[in-house]
Amino acid sequence: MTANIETSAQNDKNLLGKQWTELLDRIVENSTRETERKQDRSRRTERQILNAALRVFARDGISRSRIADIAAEAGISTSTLYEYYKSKEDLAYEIPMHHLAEFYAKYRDAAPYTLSARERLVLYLTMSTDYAREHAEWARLLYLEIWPSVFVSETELRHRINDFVRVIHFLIDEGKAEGWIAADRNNYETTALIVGGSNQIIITWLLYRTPKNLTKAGAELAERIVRLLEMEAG
Amino acid sequence: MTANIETSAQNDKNLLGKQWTELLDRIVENSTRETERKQDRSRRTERQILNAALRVFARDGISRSRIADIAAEAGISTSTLYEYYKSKEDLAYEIPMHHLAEFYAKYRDAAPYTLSARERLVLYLTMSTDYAREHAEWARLLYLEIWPSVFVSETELRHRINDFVRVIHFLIDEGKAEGWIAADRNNYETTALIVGGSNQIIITWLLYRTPKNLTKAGAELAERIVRLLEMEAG
Amino acid sequence: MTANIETSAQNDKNLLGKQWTELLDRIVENSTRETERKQDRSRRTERQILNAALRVFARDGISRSRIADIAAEAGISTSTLYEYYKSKEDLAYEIPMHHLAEFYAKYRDAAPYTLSARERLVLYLTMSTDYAREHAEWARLLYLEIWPSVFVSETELRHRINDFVRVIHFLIDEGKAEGWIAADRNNYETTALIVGGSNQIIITWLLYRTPKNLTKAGAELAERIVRLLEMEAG
Amino acid sequence: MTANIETSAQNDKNLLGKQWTELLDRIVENSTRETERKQDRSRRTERQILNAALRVFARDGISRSRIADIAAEAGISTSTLYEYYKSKEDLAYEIPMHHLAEFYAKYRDAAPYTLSARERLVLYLTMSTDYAREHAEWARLLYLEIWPSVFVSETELRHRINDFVRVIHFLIDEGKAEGWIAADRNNYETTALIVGGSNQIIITWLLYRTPKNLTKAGAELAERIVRLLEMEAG
DNA sequence: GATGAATGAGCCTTCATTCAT
DNA sequence: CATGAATGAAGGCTCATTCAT
Repeated sequence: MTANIETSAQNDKNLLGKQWTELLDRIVENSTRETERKQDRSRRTERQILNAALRVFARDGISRSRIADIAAEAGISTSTLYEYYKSKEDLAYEIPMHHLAEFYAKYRDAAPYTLSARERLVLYLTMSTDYAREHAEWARLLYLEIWPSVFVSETELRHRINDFVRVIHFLIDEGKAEGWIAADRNNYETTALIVGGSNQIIITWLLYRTPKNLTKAGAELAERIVRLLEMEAG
Repeated sequence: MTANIETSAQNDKNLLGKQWTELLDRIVENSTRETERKQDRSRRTERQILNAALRVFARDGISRSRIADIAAEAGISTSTLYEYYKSKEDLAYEIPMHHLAEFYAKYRDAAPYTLSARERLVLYLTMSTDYAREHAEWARLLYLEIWPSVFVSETELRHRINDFVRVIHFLIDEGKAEGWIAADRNNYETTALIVGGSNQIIITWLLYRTPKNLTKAGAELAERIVRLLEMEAG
Repeated sequence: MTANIETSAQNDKNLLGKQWTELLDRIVENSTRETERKQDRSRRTERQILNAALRVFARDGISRSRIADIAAEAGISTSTLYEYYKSKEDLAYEIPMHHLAEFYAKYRDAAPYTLSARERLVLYLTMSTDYAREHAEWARLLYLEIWPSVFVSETELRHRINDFVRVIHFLIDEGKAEGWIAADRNNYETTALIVGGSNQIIITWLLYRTPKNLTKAGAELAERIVRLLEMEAG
Repeated sequence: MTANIETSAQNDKNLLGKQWTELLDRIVENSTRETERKQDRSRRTERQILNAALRVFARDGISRSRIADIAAEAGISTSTLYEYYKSKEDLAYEIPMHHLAEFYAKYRDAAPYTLSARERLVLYLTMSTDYAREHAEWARLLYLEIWPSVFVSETELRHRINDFVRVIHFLIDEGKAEGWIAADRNNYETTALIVGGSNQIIITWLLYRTPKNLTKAGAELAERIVRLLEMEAG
């Protein structure tokens, strides 16, 4: 009987593991855009545009940015830019997508199901703050413009951002299963605590460069949040 | 000796009480000042403009809003609007200020120093989520546009928003003095937890109207955060 | 009994007369746009724009015309032009409408039902060629750009141009009733002959300034067409 | 003397016959010449381009058509199109030319001088309406865009279109010689009647698909016009 | 011969703001 | 106080055309 229970638990674990892998694979896949350009020159130009746009958007804000500036920054003509992106909006969506895809891929590779949910959560928060630090311009765009924006409504991008929260939801469920998150706690509330706290220090850093060491602060906060939840669960 | 200690504590308490009152008074005064002038202008028209601007800003976003639309919404001509506000920017700042001032004033009146810091913190978070619910359009503006915006930089408004965090900082210090917040904890981190979590449920509500009952959710989250901190403090 | 018949004919005539008046009144009314501008300056500017647009359109053709040129020709700024017409297309439609309305009004006043259908038809063709001569730039636009254009499809303007043919249809019916148009002749064919012939000399004149005296040529052609039809009717 | 007269008439007739043949030959040759070159290029691709251009021009109108669309419609790249036609204008002229040449050639072969001028005129009008019906897209282009257009001025194409009228002029002169067209009638007027009427039913058909059977309507109208002229000539 | 890539030259349109009445 | 009218200053986007491979 004990064996049965263990087997059952084992099955559950395998099932969850499969779901976890599937979740991340799907997220990575959805956020990864197929680049259809073939020639090398073309691919190089596309990268130049992306980099330039990121710089300009982060500097001036999306709505104040002029595509002429982006093109100039990329060292190409305005019309060439339109060969790659059919509108300013189009470009403004591509930028965050690009990095989101990279982040998700990185995390997927770093967080196998062999780690506990607790470990995976801490890793998730740590990696996301660290990724923000490493790509500050992109983070500025995502956390201060895109994420809060009403205007992302019902776009592909919106779903990709929601994926970020979806991962945490999944981990909270696992955390409850593992017993270190109080089962009677509302998931939305817990999520708000985790995501809100994590984003808040990123935003504070983006605006004031405080704390100095974002990576360390992110890791510490992640650990602290998890401990608080553990305490709460008793 | 006990008397001395008590007296000292009493003094500290009085001192802190005085500082608390002064802090709130200053915050209220600063945020109110701007709004109080212009008594020569028609009060009614001014209110119409403010309401119209709020609606339009919340609907279209600040940068996409046109003052012609605001004027139309207010039922006046564009040129008349300029008699009241000398620029679009001017108007865009006035809106959040107006409500911030109201919120601060409300809170000041509701949170005398006779309440413990713990009570005042819970009240602060509860009232802010409730105020957001009551003024959803304004909240949309503040939480999704103004607050995260890079462009508020170094303006009067920026300071008024910082005041929001300042209050929490103050309360955290008091909480440490009262002993229910772990003294060795970094204030920034604790603030991130409190502000981030609180804002997060407001933002979630603004975007998805989840949770249904924001007031209740806000109150519960506030209580939960405080309990977590208490546990942590041992 | 004879009296009865006469009365009946009289009634028919009155009925047709009423229909004729109603037709023309409706045509004039439909083509006359209400100008809502009140101030004098505004009305003057509108007239300047209309004149300028006519000149530029006739000179460069509608699709090649730049509204900047039209504004310059009108002595106003480009943006002012947009205060009056919300797009280039809008303006391109207003021009022909304006003159069509004038022509229809002129003809209505000159062609009471006391004239025979024959007289009214000759007058119609004569006046339309003469109007074209008098407003050559407008005629260039109407006969060489608007009328044949595929793009007028299903617009208000299209209907107003169809009105031109509608009048002729009506007169052909009357002509048959009066007996000078063969009753067994297909109306479309007869219309093609009348409208086609009439337009053709206008077009030829517009392109080559031949014949020299369009008014005279128009009158002669009109008379000739009617005589041909009379002969045919025997 | 009779013989002399007859001989003279015979001579005249021969002379006119020679002129007629020369006229048509020249017209066919002039319109064909341009089309005959470029044998080095792929005949197939050229035809694809021509067909595609015709479709796109007829659909969108010349000025609104984009050569990128034409290339796409032809299934080739834009740059390849430029290997065949050095500009959009070039292409826009080639299209009508191509079919005009075909029509003129067809008519020449169908209208020998053994037919009377009356027969040749009826045939001319009948064939031209029928050709329009058979090549509706081309007709749309020619009758609604090219022919009335101011912009054809002084080009090769202009002359080819004028050829259309030239044939009618010639036939009117013959008709006067044959006695069935009143000698005292102004040729321009008569031409306007013939060309205008004929074109008008084509245009009406192009715009409204009325009459249903254009070929029949064209033939009937041609016959009717000729009869009217005969009556007039007494 | 075919084409992917790049671009210059324009043009339309928007909108915050001013000013005369 | 109110507003009708006017505008300067931009900025997004299009498209015919060229060129290197």
